[in-house]
Amino acid sequence: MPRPRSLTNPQIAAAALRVLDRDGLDGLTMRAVATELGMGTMSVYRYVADRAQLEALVVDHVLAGVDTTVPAAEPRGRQVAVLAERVRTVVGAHTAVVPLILAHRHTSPASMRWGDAVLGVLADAGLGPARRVVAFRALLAYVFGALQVEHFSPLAGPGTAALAELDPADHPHLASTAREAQGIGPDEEFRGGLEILLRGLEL
Amino acid sequence: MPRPRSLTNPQIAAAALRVLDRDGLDGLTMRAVATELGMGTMSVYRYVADRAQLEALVVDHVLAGVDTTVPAAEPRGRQVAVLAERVRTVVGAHTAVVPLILAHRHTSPASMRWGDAVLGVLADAGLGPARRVVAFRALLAYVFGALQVEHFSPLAGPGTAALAELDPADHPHLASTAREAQGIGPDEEFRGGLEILLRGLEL
DNA sequence: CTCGTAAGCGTGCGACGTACGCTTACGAAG
DNA sequence: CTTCGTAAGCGTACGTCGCACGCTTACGAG
Repeated sequence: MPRPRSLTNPQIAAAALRVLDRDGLDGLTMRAVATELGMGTMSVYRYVADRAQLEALVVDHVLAGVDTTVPAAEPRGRQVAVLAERVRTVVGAHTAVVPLILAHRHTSPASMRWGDAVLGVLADAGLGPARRVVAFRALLAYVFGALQVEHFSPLAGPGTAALAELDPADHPHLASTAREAQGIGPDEEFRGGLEILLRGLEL
Repeated sequence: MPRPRSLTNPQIAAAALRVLDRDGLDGLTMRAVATELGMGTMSVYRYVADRAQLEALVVDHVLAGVDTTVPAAEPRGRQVAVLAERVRTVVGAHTAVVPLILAHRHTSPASMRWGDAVLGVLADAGLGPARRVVAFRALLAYVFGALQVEHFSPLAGPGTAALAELDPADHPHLASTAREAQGIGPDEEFRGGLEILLRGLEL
């Protein structure tokens, strides 16, 4: 009966994501999102309760881009690996959301769908309930931890270079290993770590 | 010759940590820290360049509490596990710093000492440079990822309870596994995940 | 055409980080 | 004991943030 809504949640999330990609996390303000939407600042509050909910919307929007269908022909280990790598690919296209993801992951429906898919594979693999919980949370910790580590201190970045220049007397192993590290790409790093975890899971 | 400094870095970090423990991350403001130190707000800027540096100071102060000596009598796997568990114990006593740690970990001397110790064990275990890099970063991702996951959505918390109430038709595996999950304590969870990773490392 | 409802927004408030420049305490030099 | 250069310490002020509040306005059912 009254005036209809002009915006959907995905439209708001997409606008916020555009701001995030363009101006970074610091640039993500209610005012900037409103401008991106062509509205006044306070109009955004017709659609979200507060900034936290806006962030949650963005996180869910990004994670909704993850394909959660399980590749049936693959062995269990590969199925889990594929699901994990899809998250990384999607998030990698919007690196500024990384810090927001862990804060809001647990309220995101898309994240739950992904979790359900992963747990399904673990169940099919024959893991009992208790082992499934631990394995799933370990996977969660690794995937989102790796995203953060890669975001804040990429192997190819200046942090590693600085480590390489360290006095070997103070940090013998760190200095020498850092020199080796710059030759390893982010894909290789993520997959390598994932392989270790999956081997430990014995899938 | 001029007026001497009245504060050391550890004193500032300790004051900020007290604020953080008492009022949480939102309560950590330059004004609050200044009050805690019994000074005017702007006086704090004689000791830190900006808020980011204050945060870095806190992170390093917390991580400095981690004992990085390697227990010589233990097997390699246990040595790594002990180093990882010490981080978790120390950080667990100040849960509000968790979000700050990943952002500033790579600028912290204490963190570097810890990294050097871990890499030393990995080298002693006979891992070549490339494998060492991947193993180390995987460990980093797991340890700090697990801290964040535990902080934002603890297994015993309301998030898991909410998952357990989910419609099993939508999320069959998530719903049933969540019911199992509440019986698992944080220690068991962290160690279980760590065991998986270490088994994959074949130390 | 009327009118109830909610969309949209202008203004304003309190809190934040911090730039700037003044005042003041210290301790070495005389 | 006095002087004085230096940096400690701080008061004020600015721009920006999230957001509370209440007004205006567009819509669509009757």
